[in-house]
Amino acid sequence: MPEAKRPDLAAMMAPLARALTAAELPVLERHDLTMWGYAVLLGLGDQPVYTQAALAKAIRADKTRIIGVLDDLQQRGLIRRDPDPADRRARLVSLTPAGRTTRDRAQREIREQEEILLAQLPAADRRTFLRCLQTLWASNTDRPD
Amino acid sequence: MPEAKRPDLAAMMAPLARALTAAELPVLERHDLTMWGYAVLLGLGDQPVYTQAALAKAIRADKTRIIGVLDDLQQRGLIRRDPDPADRRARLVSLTPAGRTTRDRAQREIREQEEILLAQLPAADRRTFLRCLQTLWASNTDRPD
DNA sequence: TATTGTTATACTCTATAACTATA
DNA sequence: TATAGTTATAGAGTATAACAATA
Repeated sequence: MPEAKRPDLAAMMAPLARALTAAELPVLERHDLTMWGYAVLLGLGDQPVYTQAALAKAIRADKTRIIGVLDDLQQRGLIRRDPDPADRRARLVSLTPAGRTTRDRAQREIREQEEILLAQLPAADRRTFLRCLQTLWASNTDRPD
Repeated sequence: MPEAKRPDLAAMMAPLARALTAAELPVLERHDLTMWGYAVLLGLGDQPVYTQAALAKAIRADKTRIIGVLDDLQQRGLIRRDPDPADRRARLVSLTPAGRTTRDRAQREIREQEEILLAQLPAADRRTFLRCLQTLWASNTDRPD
């Protein structure tokens, strides 16, 4: 069976990504999070620490880009920035319990939001689709850049 | 089988879309096309005409956004802008044969570029993935906005 | 009055350069 | 000298407002 006629990959991916992002915005707003704020909370994951530069790199942002974001999250008690005793230039960034809670709640709602889109796919297709998407995404984010 | 742990949809889609777009750029440059120029050539499709406003809407661009793009494409003989005899405000935009050739060549190379990414997927998965992607994309672009 | 195409302006987002304090 | 964090500036991309011509 030959491949069906279809738009270019980027022509499908880019609008879909935009739509997904737009759909997330109201959810994030309910938790007083910006897209970058949410990205930071996700980027901190469960590993306890990071330097700001490493964190920025992990979420593919400029190091200057996230400073205001960190300021805001810290002031609201969602993250901590502790001076590294071993290198007084660096700040160790970590999630507070409140930050973890906020992150998890926001993510749960975002996953529910995604269901609206994914519900269009039959269960078997859906599993394959997500597996493929994750494969492509992983192979891409591994790149040196 | 429960769904595997995975990043948020948008967190996978957005970087992938960016990577795909970035990979297209060198191809488009070889044909002296910008992303918007390519989008315009694709938007003109095989239907002969449009008004500029309708074309802009079809490719989800601002009507003011594409004016410079149309100027450039017209000057290079890839499109035509004919005054509509029925409504002298409107311009009927159409592809010239040269425009069609350029569009088809660029698209062929872009499809080859996509193969690098898609080659990671087993043939069966790949077909399902593309079918799903097209389904989600179509349901989304149908939206009123 | 509404609409097409256009230009000029303002705004948002991002990257670049420059500074400080440490190493 | 090199690096972490920071600030201020400049750039790209986009949308908004305003205009002339036509309906």
